[in-house]
Amino acid sequence: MSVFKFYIIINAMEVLLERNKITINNPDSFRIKDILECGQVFRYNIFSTHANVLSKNHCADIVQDKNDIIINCDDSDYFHNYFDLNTDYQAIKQQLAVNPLMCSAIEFGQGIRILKGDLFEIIISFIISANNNIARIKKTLNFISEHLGNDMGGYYSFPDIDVLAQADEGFFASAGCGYRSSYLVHTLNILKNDISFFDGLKNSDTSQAASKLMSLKGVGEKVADCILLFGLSKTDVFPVDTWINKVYKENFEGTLSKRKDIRTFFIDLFGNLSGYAQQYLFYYKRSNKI
DNA sequence: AGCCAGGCCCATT
DNA sequence: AATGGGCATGGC
Repeated sequence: MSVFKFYIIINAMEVLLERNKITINNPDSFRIKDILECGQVFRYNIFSTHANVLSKNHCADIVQDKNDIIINCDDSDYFHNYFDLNTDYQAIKQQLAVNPLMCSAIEFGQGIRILKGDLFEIIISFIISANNNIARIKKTLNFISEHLGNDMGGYYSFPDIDVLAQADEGFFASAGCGYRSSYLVHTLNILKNDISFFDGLKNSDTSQAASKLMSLKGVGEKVADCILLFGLSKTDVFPVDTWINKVYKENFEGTLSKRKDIRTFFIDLFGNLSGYAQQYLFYYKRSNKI
């Protein structure tokens, strides 16, 4: 017998913004491990007492102390947005708790937040992610940043588009990009010569933006969905990768075989909250607990 | 050792 | 429009 768990909405989160520090009292859904390890970000480190995460040319150090979160960073406005601190995750989780599996996934990943990553960094990161594993994606992105990013004093920024577009296939190969190296060179050449591409994406609805993204070499439907979710904050998407494929077959006992159809199945189920649902399910499945 | 990983490209049908 | 082979490379 399964017991449904429902979440009571308690919106007592207090956020204090200072120039280089964010203090959150009674955080609504914020757990460092869940946020950083759910597969949406690759440049981070988790230590025993704290963690840090890099985005674009920014760096944040995060400490969790019981009911308080303290974020020391170079730009608190950037990270207030980055950590999506205006969104009520309790309400989202309550709406997504439609069956026992979702309840379990939400409980397991209760501290997840969907980060608002830098669009350019997200595009490059998820082209590299295709048919790859997270440990290697992390190494590759760190290599690229440490070789072509700016030394920010203690960490390296993600390279600017002009710098990265100068790199050749050999560089990306040496970074471990494999056969994706040629995709990157091709896509970077497009992006560097069309800076309006980014504004075009930001001013498009989900399906229009998806079409623009899939015109880039190395971006198919799944990678596009990840860029839409993590780089453009579109939550009416559902990236179907090999893990979600397993969730569908093993835990939803579905009979569809094409990823596009599985995507539609989940979007019909979760609507505008599909992106959040996907993260809870992905993180739960990868934990090997189901 | 051998399968797998946040799939995509491209030729063929 | 749909299908399927090929693909760099390291993690586990």
